[in-house]
Amino acid sequence: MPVGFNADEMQKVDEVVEKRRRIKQGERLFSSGDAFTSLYAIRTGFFKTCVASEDGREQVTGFQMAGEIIGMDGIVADHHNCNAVALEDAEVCVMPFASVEELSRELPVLQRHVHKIMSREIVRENSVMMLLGNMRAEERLAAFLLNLVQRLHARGLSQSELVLRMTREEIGSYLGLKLETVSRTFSKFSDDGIIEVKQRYVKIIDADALKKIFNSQIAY
Amino acid sequence: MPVGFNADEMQKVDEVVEKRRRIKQGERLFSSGDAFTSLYAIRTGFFKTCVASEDGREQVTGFQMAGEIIGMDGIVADHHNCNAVALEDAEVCVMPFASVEELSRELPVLQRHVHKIMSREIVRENSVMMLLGNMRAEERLAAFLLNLVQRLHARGLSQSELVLRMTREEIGSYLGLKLETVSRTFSKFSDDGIIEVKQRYVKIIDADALKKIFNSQIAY
DNA sequence: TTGTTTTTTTGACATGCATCAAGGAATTTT
DNA sequence: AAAATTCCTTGATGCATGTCAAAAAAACAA
Repeated sequence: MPVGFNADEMQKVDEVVEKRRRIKQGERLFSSGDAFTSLYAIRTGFFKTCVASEDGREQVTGFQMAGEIIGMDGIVADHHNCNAVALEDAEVCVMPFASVEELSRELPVLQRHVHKIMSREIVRENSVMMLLGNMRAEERLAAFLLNLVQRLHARGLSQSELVLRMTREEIGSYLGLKLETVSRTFSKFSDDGIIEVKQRYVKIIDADALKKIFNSQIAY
Repeated sequence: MPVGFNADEMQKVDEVVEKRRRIKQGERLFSSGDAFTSLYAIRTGFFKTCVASEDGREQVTGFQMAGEIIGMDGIVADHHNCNAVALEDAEVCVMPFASVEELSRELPVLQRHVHKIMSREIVRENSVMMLLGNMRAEERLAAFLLNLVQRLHARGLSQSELVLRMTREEIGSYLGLKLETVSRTFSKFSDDGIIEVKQRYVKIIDADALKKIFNSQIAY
């Protein structure tokens, strides 16, 4: 929740939260085609969102963690456009969108906050487009890891160690790579002494090297 | 502008438009880093939006035409995150975002409209991610052409003929392909009798074939 | 018109990642 | 604990697209 609320406003914002909902690992918070009613604030847990093409190919469009808002894809057509799957047991706050809109009309700070959240998602997707359109496998994985630790660190976790909540295949889907390529790239980073990997556990040894790869200052 | 306004509301919405601005072909409506003040409704002309990475690679993130709104990328950080370049002489309505927000608080229909526009952009970018992450060159170009004619047709133009406002390189940047690949794929579609191409002019001969390629019902 | 620049097309060749395959490690189920 | 399943790693090979190059066509400028 944003800063800039006084106590009274804060209470009103709290009242928008209709209830909480628990989602078990592997279950869906919502599916493509579901009627859109609410946005969801992730309290705990980790989600992926993904879209599927007609012939069954799946594209992971994002990974979301505690404190992030999902469901905005549903506003435009009153039904959801992607699936939101819990990658670990999770709990979300259900925020009926009609209430969010109503209160937004009363509280300009909330209104602005909602707009920023949606704008942030647009900007994030822009940078994923850059990643998918222009970067090579190593750059993509470096960008992915740096983004992940940065977000985890903002939540008080380590800057250098993380436990992936998703499979190589899901990482690959997000990055536009096959799972074998993801695995090989992890191994290469490990061989180069940039990271330590043991399955889902990753430790970043040389963050600068990762950043250089990301900015593709390739040293031939 | 959306339906659902009465005359009085319509007038208020009109008043949000501060002024109009003309942008010559090749000039920028806004640049990455510019202070964010306004959204822009395209009245006439055609734009591309693009982001650049530190090492200078450019990714076209979208092509926008009359009736579409650009600038929402700027909300989150109060400065723009991409460049908006006119691909032909254009005219836009400048809508100061503070006024949009103010009036949105008064008019729920406008509020909902603003939310839908942002949600639509999120959903569009999701499908671009699918395109960049999962599709092959022919599928990408087919999707691109179908999307373009569909939008042009919605504006009263032909369902089957169009004049591209962008170069092969810009198409390639949007689709995550090199310009040579775009050119070759155009030639292949032409050889297969699916389209006619003469430089920027494209005529769709067999829309069903394009749709099949897009859905990748490949007939080996 | 003529010259210059930009854009497009096409060919030859290179390469990064995908595909196919197999085995090993970890996790879940029985 | 054993069996089954899922996930991960690694090797061999292939292919779609990138790269390099050159020329043609179109657009623009002088």
